[in-house]
Amino acid sequence: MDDQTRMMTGLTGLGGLAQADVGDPDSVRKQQSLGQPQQDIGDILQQIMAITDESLDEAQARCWPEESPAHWGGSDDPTEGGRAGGGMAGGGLPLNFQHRKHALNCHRMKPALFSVLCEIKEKTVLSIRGVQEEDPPDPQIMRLDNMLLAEGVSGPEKGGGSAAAAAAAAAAGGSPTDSSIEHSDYRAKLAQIRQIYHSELEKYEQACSEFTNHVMNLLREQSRTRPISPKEIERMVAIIHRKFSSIQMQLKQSTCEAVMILRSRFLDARRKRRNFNKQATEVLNEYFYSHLSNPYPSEEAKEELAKKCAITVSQVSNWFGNKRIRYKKNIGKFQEEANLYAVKTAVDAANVSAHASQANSPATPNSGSPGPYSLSHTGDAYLNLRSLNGEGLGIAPSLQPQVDTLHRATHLTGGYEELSGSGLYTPHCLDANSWQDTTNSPSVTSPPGPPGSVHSDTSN
DNA sequence: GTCAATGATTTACG
DNA sequence: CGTAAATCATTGAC
Repeated sequence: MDDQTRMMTGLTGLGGLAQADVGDPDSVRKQQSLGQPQQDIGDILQQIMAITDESLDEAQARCWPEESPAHWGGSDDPTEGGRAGGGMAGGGLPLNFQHRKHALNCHRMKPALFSVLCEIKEKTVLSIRGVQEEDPPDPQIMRLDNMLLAEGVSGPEKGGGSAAAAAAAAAAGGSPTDSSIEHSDYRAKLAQIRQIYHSELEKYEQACSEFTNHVMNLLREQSRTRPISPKEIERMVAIIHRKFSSIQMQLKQSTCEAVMILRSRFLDARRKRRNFNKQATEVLNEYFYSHLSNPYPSEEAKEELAKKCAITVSQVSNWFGNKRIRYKKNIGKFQEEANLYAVKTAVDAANVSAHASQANSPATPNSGSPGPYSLSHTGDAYLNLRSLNGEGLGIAPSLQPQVDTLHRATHLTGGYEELSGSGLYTPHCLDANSWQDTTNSPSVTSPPGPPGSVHSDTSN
């Protein structure tokens, strides 16, 4: 509150001025003509200065028994909120204090002195006025505001908040039901934060206006004794508001932090991992095992899979990444799964070929028009069927001839590798199965007979 | 509570 | 940028 000190120094200067007995020659003459010792002026000034030290309650409770000079250069508009406590009539204040005030105000030198002070103050305040700077909007607080608005903490009740949450939930992926559950949970917590934020904000604002009122009252009261311009009061109010807004910023900051924590807790997919539903896993596995020689779905295939599984493309990518590495690491472990999906694929293949022309040779697997990605790489399916055959898993009798034919075909071609070298394969795959060659051959822990690969005759 | 499964993230590489 | 590989973090069965 450097303004207060500035006012004080102003007054101190005045005090010195008065004590030096300079000032308006008229008033001095008046004083002398009234036969009052000049010492009086010093006393009065002393008392006036003492008033700046009075407490807020003292100022508010003070009662002015007589019509005092109008606020220095200001309006007397009672709606401005000044003198809120004026009706208290000094109840509870020490008598000697009230006496002092009263005496001061009744002092016959007061009006004259007051006008002198006003004049001097007017000159000094001119220099102050230029100093007053307009504080530009704080970028920090603007950022916080923006974030709070974006998160839906501030702003309209059901606006950006739910939208942001929905977007975040969508980004996090997961099944619709799951995300909606999390979404509502998130919304509830966010609403909690929002409520706390608003109630705190309200408290701050209330406290701010209360305090501002107090200070304004105090200054108004004091302005009857010492010169205080409305401009100064305004500046004081601005200072108070600045102080309070810095507190508000802290509130906003901690609210932002709370929202961030909430977000990471609720919307961070890693923390809130959800297993894909059975159907999605099935679709993905079907694709994986039917493209075992080249399990690298193209962008379009990924999109298609994502749509089918109600997950995001990146989740599809993640899934395939995980699947590839885990399959490669322990092929044996996935044998059963591979067989299972091989059967599925084979059944589908059988159904399709049953409906299509029988002219298709099994040895040319890529003939015909496959679906989006279903049957384009049947070579892998053959591969799995081979081992499946050897393990005596049930195969529909109607399929058996086909399987046999395929089986023969794989042997004739010296393995499935050649079968998968179709031009339909996207990026990687001219060298089929090269994706699992790079590292360890069949894992140590895996039972003998990884699908296809080196053990081309395990089926026998 | 343990542990395998699994989805996501990180890091490194071409 | 897409991928491999390692790792993290959670889920769900036991």
